[in-house]
Amino acid sequence: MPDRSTYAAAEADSITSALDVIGDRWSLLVLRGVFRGLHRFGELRDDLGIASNLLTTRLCRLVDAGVLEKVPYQERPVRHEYRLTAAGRDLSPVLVALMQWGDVHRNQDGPRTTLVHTDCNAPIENLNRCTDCGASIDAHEIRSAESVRPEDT
Amino acid sequence: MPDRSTYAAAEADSITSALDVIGDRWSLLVLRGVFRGLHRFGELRDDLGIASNLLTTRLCRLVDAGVLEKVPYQERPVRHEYRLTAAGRDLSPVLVALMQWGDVHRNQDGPRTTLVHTDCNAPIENLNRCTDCGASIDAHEIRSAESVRPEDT
DNA sequence: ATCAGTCAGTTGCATTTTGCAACCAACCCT
DNA sequence: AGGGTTGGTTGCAAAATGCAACTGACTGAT
Repeated sequence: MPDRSTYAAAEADSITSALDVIGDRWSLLVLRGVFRGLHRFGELRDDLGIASNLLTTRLCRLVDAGVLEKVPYQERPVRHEYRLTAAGRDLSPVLVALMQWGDVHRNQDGPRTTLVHTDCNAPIENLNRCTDCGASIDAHEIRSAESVRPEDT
Repeated sequence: MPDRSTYAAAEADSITSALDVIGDRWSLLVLRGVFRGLHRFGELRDDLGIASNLLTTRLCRLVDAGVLEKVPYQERPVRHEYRLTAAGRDLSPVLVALMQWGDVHRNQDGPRTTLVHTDCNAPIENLNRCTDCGASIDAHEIRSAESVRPEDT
């Protein structure tokens, strides 16, 4: 019988609903482009190499989800660009966590990515942290609030 | 002309290669299951509602990628279960970041997820942190090490 | 020794999503 | 009038996914 008490039965819905928005092959790459400063249709299409019909559907989906917003940058003809909303900016930990994992585990021969804090010029890391003791937390120090015993994993 | 100087041109390869492993509809959900303590084929299939042919291909891919490993739990017939490798455990920030985002932005009426630190019983958060000053970092305080100016986003 | 049941898949086929290339519409500039 | 730029749409082929039925290796009960 499975031990579902550890590491959150409840997380199901949050992760699933997050993946409903960004859980396909392109959405996170589109968002990465916007984070990097690409805001227009053609910029994103050329940078990602995505087919334009797919970019259209992805941008619409992300706008509908409240992650991006269309803002006009000219009239006649009306042209829009795509910018992050607050919800979109809140996805930065996801991108940084993915990037960090890829750096360490998948891209060992390629160039290391270095994102830095604008204030300090020091590298950024992504981690899980305890809101009480402030310690950074490894996978096996996590459990769901409902459970009592940690699991060996 | 796009301003690609901000937020990392170099991150492309790391994020893309990470998404090569976990960038489809099911892989992260499979990993979430394993984090939750589901280690066997049937447990994962029943919990996720995934078709068994897809679960087969996902598990094989994750094993090939070094994220999961097959360990035999019985002989006659040989049966394996799937466990996280160190690389797999290192994906926990990605799952926690996604979960946290889903909690805040997608799942506002559903039950809140509460993952806690085993030592403290206090909730866990995921964030980007400066390795120098230790401050948690918001999206617009990030830039690529190659660039000089931050961008307005 | 046969029979039902479990577990971990495999196979075949329908449906959905993605990828590619060509085309379109509004506008500008010469 | 003709060409260029931007931001798409359309049609069709290819690939991924979903569903349901089936298999193979075993166990344990009759």
